[in-house]
Amino acid sequence: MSLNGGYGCVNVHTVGLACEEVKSPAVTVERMSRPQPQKRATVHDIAAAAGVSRGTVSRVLNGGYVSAEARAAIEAAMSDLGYVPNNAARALKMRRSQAVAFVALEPHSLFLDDPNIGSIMLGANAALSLADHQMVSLVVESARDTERVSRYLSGGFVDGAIVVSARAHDPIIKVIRDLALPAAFVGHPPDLDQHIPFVGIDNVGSARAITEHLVTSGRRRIGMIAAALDRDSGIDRLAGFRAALGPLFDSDLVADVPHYDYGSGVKGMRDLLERDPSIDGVFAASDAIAAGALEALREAGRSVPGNVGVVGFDDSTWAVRCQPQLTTVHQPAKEIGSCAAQLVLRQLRGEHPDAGGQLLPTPLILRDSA
Amino acid sequence: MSLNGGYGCVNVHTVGLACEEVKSPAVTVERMSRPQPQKRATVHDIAAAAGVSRGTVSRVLNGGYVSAEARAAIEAAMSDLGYVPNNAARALKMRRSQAVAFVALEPHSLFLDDPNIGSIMLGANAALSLADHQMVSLVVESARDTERVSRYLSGGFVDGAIVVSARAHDPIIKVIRDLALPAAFVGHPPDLDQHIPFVGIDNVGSARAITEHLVTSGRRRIGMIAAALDRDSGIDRLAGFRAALGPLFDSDLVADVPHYDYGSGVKGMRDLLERDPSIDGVFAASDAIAAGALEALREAGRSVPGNVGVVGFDDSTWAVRCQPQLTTVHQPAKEIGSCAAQLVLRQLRGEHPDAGGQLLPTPLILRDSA
DNA sequence: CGGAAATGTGTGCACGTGCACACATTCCTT
DNA sequence: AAGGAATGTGTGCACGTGCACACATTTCCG
Repeated sequence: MSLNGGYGCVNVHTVGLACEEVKSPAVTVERMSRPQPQKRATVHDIAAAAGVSRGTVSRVLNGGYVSAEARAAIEAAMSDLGYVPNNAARALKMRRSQAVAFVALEPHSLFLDDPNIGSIMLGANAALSLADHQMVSLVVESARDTERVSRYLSGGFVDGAIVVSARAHDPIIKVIRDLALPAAFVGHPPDLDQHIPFVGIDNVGSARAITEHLVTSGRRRIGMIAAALDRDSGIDRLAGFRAALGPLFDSDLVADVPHYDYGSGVKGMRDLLERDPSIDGVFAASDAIAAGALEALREAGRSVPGNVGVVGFDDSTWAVRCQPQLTTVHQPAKEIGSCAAQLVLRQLRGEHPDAGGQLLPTPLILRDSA
Repeated sequence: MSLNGGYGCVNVHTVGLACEEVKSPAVTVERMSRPQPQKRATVHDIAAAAGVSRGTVSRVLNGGYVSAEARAAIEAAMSDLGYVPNNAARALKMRRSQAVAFVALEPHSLFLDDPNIGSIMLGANAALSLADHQMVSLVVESARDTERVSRYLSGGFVDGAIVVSARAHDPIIKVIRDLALPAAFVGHPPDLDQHIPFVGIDNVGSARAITEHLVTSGRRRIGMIAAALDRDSGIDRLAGFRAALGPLFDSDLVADVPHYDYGSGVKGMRDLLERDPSIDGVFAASDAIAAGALEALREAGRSVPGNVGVVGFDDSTWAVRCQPQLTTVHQPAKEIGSCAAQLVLRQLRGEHPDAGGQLLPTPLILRDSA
């Protein structure tokens, strides 16, 4: 959890007041006393001020026959009183909130090490925005969050949900199934229902293609730093790697690390170098891992790409920060987000989503590391 | 916008179907046809199934006298019918949604280059979660977003808001003032109202402290790569730099770049080297900028810290990825988020927020780059 | 033993909105 | 000229909930 565990650190400068401690759960769950939130103007107030009835006000808001003078009076009253329609009432009546949830599961490491989730979010937001829907993103880190978010999803505040980075047997899947909430997944946990659409990339094919690039450029002892083998993306990338190598595949040359992050890359590469110093090619399961691998290779005095070829996955900002810059698989994160949003919007329109998933193209990006 | 502009890129592998194009605004804003969303159980249904009245059901949910047998029957009915309370109705009646918005303004570059926003979000979520409130984060990138988010904030879906990275004269400030929405800002745009609380760090003091570190370690020609001079953070860091140098300050040695990102760091450092090759110390306004500066120094054949000392700001993941690792100012992002959440929760409890802002401590982190 | 307190339950209303319906006025068409 | 369309407006109801209130039954205590 600590941003700064273990580094030599000297506090020579401390400013201001520490913030009050977070209260204990027992206290904070109690109902808060309710100071009357300031009274806001309603359609009734507008109608009274403009000398018309509620219905007419409703018609200027939602369309219908309204005379020019009535419209003018109502618009004046609205701007005078600072009227804003009440979404909660509208959602209750219409059974529509015009909002879609973006649920990020266990985002801790994602936010810190994977720039993809930000791009996916922005892509989804842009698509929803065009359809005049509000994206609201919800973060799930604890069991407590799971329960609260489930309530939120089922409570009429959102019309649908985009779910990112679900693991197998994630409780949120059951919640969405039980509620029959229009949804789309980014990636697909293995136990996902057939009728829930998902969007993703062909991890197997892409991993295979980039591994083949290592083979055709003459590498012979090729290893992989595999990560997140409890997720479909991790499993599939390993499968593609294996398929590409065929008889050359050697399970001794696969290092298994938990996360897609830089630190894991350093450890994984050190591990591989120890197992077989003659290694001359590495497929890292993410760009962050590849960056870590470069660091470990530098430590070991190996040159890249001269001595060892390294390829990554994601085409994230890591790829161009490294020295040398990474050859990698481009992951169209923004498009993935936008596509997931489309899948949800289509269901909200009443259309049946295509069974199964949408796979987006993943061009290879050739740079300097292999 | 493009993740991959300008690199040599070969598409050797294309899988699946491209996702349908985003529809044009004119079409998508129209009301969607409304397929009846599946009917969900209400308190009425539960009451009927359990053979009691709505009031009794309400009492098992919200507390009150209920006999053991009635309670049992109702709980059985609730789990049979899969009852979930309707938040929209509850929010309408109670004028409380138990949700707080986390508004990220212009997050494009933040998500891609600044790991802080993720940590701030997670800190806020943790604090709100303990108080049984749902954090919903909203992204504002376009004028269209501004308008929609304003409606959302005022529509009764949230009880308060945390606002991150507002610029001066940001329209969202006016919206919050007009609505009198309980709010807290992270950082403070110069035109923020006195009575709206904010949380942040002492940018002036921290910048001054880290610049003094350069001075005391013997650097004499010290420059700065200043960024985001339209935000308080950018202005204040420059002010602290200036104050620390006193008579040594030379405005020729300040490069001005728009964003806190890596690319800006590369450009800024090249610029400084050109202006004065004898430069021997650099304060970069962020770690990402410092990382870019290291790259530019490497290009120019300068050694760090031998030839030039470099210090950053943020203590983000950038700091430990660089070679050498960065000496920098630790920004307590998680605590900032949690503190902002507390400020909002306190207002929801009816307490008056302390006037002005909370400043959190920012220890100096000494590593290898200076 | 009679009234007050404690325990348990049902009913009506309000939250703010959108829409169906009823009604009023003007205009066009056969 | 008469009847139907087009235009404009007001009223009642429902969405699902929480709470105030009225009412019923039991228990307690002077």
